[in-house]
Amino acid sequence: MSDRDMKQQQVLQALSALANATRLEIVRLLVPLGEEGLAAGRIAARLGLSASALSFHLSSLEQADLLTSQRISRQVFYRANHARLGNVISYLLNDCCAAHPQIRRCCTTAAASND
Amino acid sequence: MSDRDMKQQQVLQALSALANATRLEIVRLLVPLGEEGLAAGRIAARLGLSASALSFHLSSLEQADLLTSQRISRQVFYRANHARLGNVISYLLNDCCAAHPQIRRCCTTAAASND
DNA sequence: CAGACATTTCAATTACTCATGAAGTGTTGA
DNA sequence: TCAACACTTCATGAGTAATTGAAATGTCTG
Repeated sequence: MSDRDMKQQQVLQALSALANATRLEIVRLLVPLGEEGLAAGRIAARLGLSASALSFHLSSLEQADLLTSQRISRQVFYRANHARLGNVISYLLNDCCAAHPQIRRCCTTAAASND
Repeated sequence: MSDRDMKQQQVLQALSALANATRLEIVRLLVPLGEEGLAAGRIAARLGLSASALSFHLSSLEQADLLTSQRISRQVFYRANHARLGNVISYLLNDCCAAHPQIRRCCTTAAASND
C-alpha cells in the first residue's frame, strides 16, 4: 500500500467518524477543552447520551485517531487530537482539493463567505 | 430548525458523501477541471466504474451540493462546487474546531506537518 | 471483601450503504 | 422512426452502522 493510499485510508476513516451528528458534537465539545479533556460520564451528561451509546461513538472517534483517552482512577478522560484534526482538514484542502484558490479562500478568511 | 443546525445538517451530508474512497476520487478528479467539468462517461472510464455505480455516487455528491451537473446533448457534465467544498472545510476549521491555533496551522502552511 | 461507581462489551434488532445487472429515459443520427 | 448512445433508475442482496438494554470489567470506599 502506497504512502498516499495509507494517508487516504486514514482520512476516510476520520471522515466517516466525523460524518455523524453525535460524533461531530463530541468533537466540538472536546476541541476547546484541549489537554484538560472531559470524562466520558460528563460528555454523556452534556449531550444526553446513554453510557453505551456514548462509548460506541467514542471508540469510533478513537479508532480514527481523532480522540485520545486516559483512565484516571474510575473515570476515562477523552481529549481531541488536534494534530489529527488538522491533518484531515489539510488533506481535504491541499491533497483532495489541490489548494484550489476559491476553496482555500474560505479557510484563510475568519468567517467563510457562504454560497 | 436553527440556522446552525441547518448548516450542520448540510455539512454532515457533505462529510458522508466525502467519506467514501470512490467519491473522494471523483472530487479529486473534478476539482482541478473547474468549470470545464467532465462527462459522466469519462469519469467512469477514468476511475474504472460501471455506469450505474458511478451514477449512484454522483447523485450522492450532487445531493450534498458538492457537484453540479449539466446535460449537454447526450452527455451529462459534472463539475465540482468549489464554494461548497470551501464551506465544508471552513465549517470543520472554524465552527467545529473553533479555529484552534494548532488545527489552523495545518491549513495555512502549504504542506501540513503530519503526526 | 462487599457495594457503589464509571465505563465498556455483548447480543439482538433495525436501518442504512454499496454493488450489480436489468430495465427505463432522453438524445442523436441514419 | 429505429437503432445506438449516454446515462439514470430500479430491484435485489450483502455488508456495515447505529440503538438498546443487560452483563461484564475495572476502580475506589467503607
